[in-house]
Amino acid sequence: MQHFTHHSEENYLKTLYKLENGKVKKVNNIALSKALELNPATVLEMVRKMAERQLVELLADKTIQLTDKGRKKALQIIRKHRLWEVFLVDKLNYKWNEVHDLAEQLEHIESDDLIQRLEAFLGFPSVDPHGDPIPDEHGKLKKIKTQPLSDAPIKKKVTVASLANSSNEFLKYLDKAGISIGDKLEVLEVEAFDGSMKVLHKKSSITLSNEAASNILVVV
Amino acid sequence: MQHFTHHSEENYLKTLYKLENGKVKKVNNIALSKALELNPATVLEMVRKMAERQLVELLADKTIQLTDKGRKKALQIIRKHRLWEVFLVDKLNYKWNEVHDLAEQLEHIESDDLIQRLEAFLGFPSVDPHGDPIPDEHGKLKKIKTQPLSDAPIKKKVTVASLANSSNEFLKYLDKAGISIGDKLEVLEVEAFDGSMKVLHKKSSITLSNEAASNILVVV
DNA sequence: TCATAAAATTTGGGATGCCAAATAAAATAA
DNA sequence: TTATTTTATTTGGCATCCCAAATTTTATGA
Repeated sequence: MQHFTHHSEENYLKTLYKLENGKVKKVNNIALSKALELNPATVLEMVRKMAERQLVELLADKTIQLTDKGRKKALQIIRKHRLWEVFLVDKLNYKWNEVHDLAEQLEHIESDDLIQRLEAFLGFPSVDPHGDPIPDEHGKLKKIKTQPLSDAPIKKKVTVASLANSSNEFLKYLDKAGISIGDKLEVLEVEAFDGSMKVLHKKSSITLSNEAASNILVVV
Repeated sequence: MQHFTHHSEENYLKTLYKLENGKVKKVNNIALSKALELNPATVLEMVRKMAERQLVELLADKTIQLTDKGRKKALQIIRKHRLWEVFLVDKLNYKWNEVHDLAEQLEHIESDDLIQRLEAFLGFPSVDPHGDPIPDEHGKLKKIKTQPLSDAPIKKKVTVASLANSSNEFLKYLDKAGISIGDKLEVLEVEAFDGSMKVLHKKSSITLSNEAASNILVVV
């Protein structure tokens, strides 16, 4: 019977990848600890082990950085996570804001073959239910040029591509508003005072705060 | 991020259940150790912990026995295992002899809701790809009255229901012979000398050893 | 019954991951 | 520059599962 070897390591890799590709440039021990919700002592210990395994580098200024090898591994996990999310939403009818924790478990299943078959079964989706692109089997990631809805041109039809914020609160907010990835929107009017906007959505006009609009990423 | 707490325990429960419901009546430490491929010291330690958790009982004669609580848990795991096997075969086109190790991983995913949805998605199958019945959500198991093909009446059409032996060798053997769960068979002739038999299968006559025939379970 | 084989148990470790609390080092503010 | 805060690191431990090598108990056969 088999163990989930380096199951934790996978969480470190994924989290590190997300931090490096998020707002933060330099990831230090504290930042990683907070993101993983683990004790800094724990994280330091693990990071050192991962450095031995050539998955991360500890720079002179204490920055923790993924190596190419580590980044590749991280992308494999993200690939698995996102494909399982598609499965959960498309096949098991979960809502997009319900799938994260389950995908978190499923992403650790070890089998490249399984993932290839799953991908084919799902019809080679290019994005997950949150609109985030799914890396290919080599870890390549297609980037989609998106912009916040708050910056979108007025009176142009745009499509919801992904979200800048995947917090549960925001996902629920969008769910209540009925907004999903792939929906068409059109900015009707922007309020100069607070940046809130009137937006056409499914033939009706809704109002979004600047906060909400800046977290909805769209393609023109 | 979440741990697979008591992941091992689930393997103990499942293995114990299978031993108790197999040929062996009394399961001792050695038998369980062998089945789990673990050191007896390890198994003893774990069994004692599981006894504290009321999952097993250690009888006076050293027999290890599942409690009702333990059996219920074991059946939940078997349920998950078998449903995932159906998924792998029906949806991802795996062969029935390829799915065991993957299902072994998937069965540890923690979510009752996921399993219910998976079951619905698969169309509420009653048996797994090996013909073994899938326990319902309460752990109830429909028993099918099967008999070894070697005991089947002559010149009666019977249906392959399950296998008494799920070893990889046997599964491959059946795969080569083209015999699957649900296939119709008819015993044409039994050789008194060695118990081998001529069997009608898909309009052609094949010969099976007594060894093979006694591991193929059929319903009349 | 007595020797021997088999099974059960004890003992001392190991690896992985985790934590709290103490200390050291570095960065920031006054 | 010194005091304060933040970050990094060390230390000692804990829980879960696992092992090998005794040792003790129990069974079995002669």
